[in-house]
Amino acid sequence: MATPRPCSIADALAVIGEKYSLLVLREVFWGVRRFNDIARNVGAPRDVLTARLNHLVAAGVLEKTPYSRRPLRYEYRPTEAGRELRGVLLTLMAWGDRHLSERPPVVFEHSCGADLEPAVVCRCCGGEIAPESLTARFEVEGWGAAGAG
Amino acid sequence: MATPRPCSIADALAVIGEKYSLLVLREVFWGVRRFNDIARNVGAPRDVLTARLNHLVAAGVLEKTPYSRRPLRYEYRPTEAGRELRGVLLTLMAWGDRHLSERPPVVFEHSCGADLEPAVVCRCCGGEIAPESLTARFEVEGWGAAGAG
DNA sequence: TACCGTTAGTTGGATTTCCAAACCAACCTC
DNA sequence: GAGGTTGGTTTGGAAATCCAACTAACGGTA
Repeated sequence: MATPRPCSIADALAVIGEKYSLLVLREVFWGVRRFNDIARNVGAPRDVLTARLNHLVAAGVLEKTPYSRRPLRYEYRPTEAGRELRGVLLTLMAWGDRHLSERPPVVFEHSCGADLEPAVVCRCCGGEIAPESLTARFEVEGWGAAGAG
Repeated sequence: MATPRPCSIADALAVIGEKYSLLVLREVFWGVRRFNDIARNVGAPRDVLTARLNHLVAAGVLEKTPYSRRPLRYEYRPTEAGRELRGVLLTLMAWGDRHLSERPPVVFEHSCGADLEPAVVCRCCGGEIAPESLTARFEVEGWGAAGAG
């Protein structure tokens, strides 16, 4: 078995796992949509940013639409698939807040009045997802594993 | 303003954003804890895996404990902080399943009986987190932005 | 028309990272 | 004691990244 494990996490990371990709998405969520602004806020070299934007557009995470012709200039917006990555960013941000920062650089207040603390739950029953509450079903031969803990 | 945006997502990615880091964590969650096994399942070069494991241990995401002395051999397990990244992986996996794969390589069955579809909700009220339901509060000067969409 | 500034890249060259294969020490099995 | 296993480290070359400077296409102004 020399091939790596078939896995949607790996597939997802092939799309948004390169350096700066998620930070680009973060900026786009913040409403920052132009090349120079994204470059500055993300801190990415311009050539790398060009590559990332193209990759994300090709993967259907962002779409570029002209905001000016003459000169032709594009802005970048999230697609529906891109918008669905918001949960990943929120979860990641919460983890960073919790484990890596003295006090969070940004706090979101939810409409319910509380400072947002995101939780990942089962959409069906709304319950938290404990490791023991999951049973894995493998759709590919030979990749069962010890636990899911 | 030449500095990039202060942000917990960026901080988090500095810890788990390098190539293979999240896949290593995935393996560890699957119960795969030894160097050779992780290397094979992740598909990472051995020297890179060495670097990643050391980094993750130094960051407090993994801990290495000896499973044999003579010869001294370590295995890698998630710390509490590491375990709290499960939500990130589940959310990422769901996104990959949804947008990148014909049929998911792995399906989790939740204890409620349904095939797991993770949702990111507000821990306080349990409600879904629509973009409009959030108000950003900036704890750092000069980093307000257009929207949170 | 000449000159300046803005925007969105592109280019060239140094640096860093990545990778595959080989190597190694310390065991264990036969 | 020959061969295999485990958990790495070393090596040399390929690829990606970084950074500064450059370009192209405009728009403003004077």
